[in-house]
Amino acid sequence: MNTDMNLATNIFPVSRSLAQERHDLIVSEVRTRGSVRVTELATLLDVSDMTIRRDLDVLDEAGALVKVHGGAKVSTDHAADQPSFDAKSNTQTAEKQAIARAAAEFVRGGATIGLMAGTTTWRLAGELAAIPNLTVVTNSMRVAEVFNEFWRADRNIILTGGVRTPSDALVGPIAATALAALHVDTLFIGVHGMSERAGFTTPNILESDTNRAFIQASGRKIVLADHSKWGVTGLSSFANLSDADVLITDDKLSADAAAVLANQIPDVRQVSGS
Amino acid sequence: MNTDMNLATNIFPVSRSLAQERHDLIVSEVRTRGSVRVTELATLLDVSDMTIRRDLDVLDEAGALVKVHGGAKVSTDHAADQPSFDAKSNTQTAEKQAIARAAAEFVRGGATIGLMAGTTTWRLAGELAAIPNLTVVTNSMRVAEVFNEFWRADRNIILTGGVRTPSDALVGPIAATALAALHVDTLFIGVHGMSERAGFTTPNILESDTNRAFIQASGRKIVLADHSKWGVTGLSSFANLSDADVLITDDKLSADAAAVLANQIPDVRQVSGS
DNA sequence: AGACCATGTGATCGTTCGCACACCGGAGTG
DNA sequence: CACTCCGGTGTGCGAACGATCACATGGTCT
Repeated sequence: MNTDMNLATNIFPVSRSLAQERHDLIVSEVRTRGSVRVTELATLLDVSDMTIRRDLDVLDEAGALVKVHGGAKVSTDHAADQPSFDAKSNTQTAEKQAIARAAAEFVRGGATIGLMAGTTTWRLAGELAAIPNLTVVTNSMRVAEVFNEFWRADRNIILTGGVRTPSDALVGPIAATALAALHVDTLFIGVHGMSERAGFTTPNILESDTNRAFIQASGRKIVLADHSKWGVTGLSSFANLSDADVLITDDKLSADAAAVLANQIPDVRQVSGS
Repeated sequence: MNTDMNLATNIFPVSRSLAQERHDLIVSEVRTRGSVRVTELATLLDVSDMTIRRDLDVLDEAGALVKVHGGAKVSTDHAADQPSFDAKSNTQTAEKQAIARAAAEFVRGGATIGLMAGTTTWRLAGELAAIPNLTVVTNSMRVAEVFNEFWRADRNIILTGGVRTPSDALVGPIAATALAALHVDTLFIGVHGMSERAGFTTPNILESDTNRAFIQASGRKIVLADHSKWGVTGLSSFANLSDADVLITDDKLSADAAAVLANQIPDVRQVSGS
């Protein structure tokens, strides 16, 4: 047992990541979260903090971010733009971020994915910055903006159109018509509430229609919902729990709730938000 | 992954140039995964790393990927060179503002209007803040954002959807379909260039299609174009001069040009930009 | 056969990374 | 007040890894 440790660590040739990859990841991390600490990045990327510092030096030099004591933050010319850090997107931040990161694992380069409107899916958009060759369909202007921010030729961003709700979803007949003509491999669903009886819900009835159309247009359906969504019922249901193929939530979800969900959804994952 | 390679090598004793196949596989690998390391490819393709390096040299040279230390990553080709929105929005500011203000005079409360993408129409959006009871159809995210910023219950903002061009127009079949189902009283048209021969033009051919659909969906057509647009011809024409009902421009337009325009457009107005 | 091309080999040189160590300033603590 | 601990930072060096070159090899083309 104890001798296996050396073996195990040596068998896999450490699969060190390319420096460039690290850089991309660091930048996207900084862009989505506003700031990062050196030690976080070191454990996240599994390299020494010295390496992270050197990376930050380079990226700072290149203007991609600004080094500060303890880590790095977004470079100022980039910082002023987003008015989007309002009340809603600040709740359960760590959990949502962790969920978004776990969700990003499901996306491979070259895929066609759908991102429903929502704060968690918005964070997911940031996590997808480094993935090449994506086609993304979304009904959220904010999500679209994330991708527009760093434009890439290998990226195809499609906005459904429609009327914008206060929570930033484009809805209505235009959205529905657009979605009817499209098909995505994987759809990431943000919800307002979920419960055993009502399934997945949203407070906005128009949004509900659009969500249904989106689900209709998709293959694999992945729901992103932190624990605070459990037991919440919005005005309008748009899917049953069993419609989801995967649910990603955090580890603060009660065991009861997890059991109910696992009973209806083939793949339920709980990630740690800390 | 694909094991055809091994098969091929066994059946055909290297009769064909395998290099091409390796290249294809390397590129697709990079495209789907974002990055690869030389050693991975070497074992995957069962050739020496030297060969892989040479392959990467070629592919880098060809622009299919970018070599980095340890491997290669996708090239984020920034080749598309249309004037981006930010670059454009700073030119002829005073004139555009004056034109926008004059255009706002055409909008009465309760109207249904269309705003094409463009910097002048974007400014017009700002001028329309005070007008009650509007329904606005636009294919520009930035225009939509202006209205979203101060949300009003008596306002209906409809976004066409589509794929976003660098100059912030949503285009493509989704936009066209959405527009086909709509009708606006008054359409405000921003142009990239106008000339006697080519009429109204844009550098982006997709945008051109969408613009035509927009025009099709509208009653009165008002073109906003400062004097610098005269004589400029973009790649693609989307309307004749005579299709416009009103043209609003500034007083720096030459008398000749004004005469030509007045000959084809019933109502040509020149406003002062200072 | 001889030129030719793609590929592998080994030597050499450049890069990257982790570790050990030193520095620097702030918060306790005696 | 001096003293020490502590987290963050930077430097130097060695080891491992990657890049590159020159050359050898073993096939194909004419």
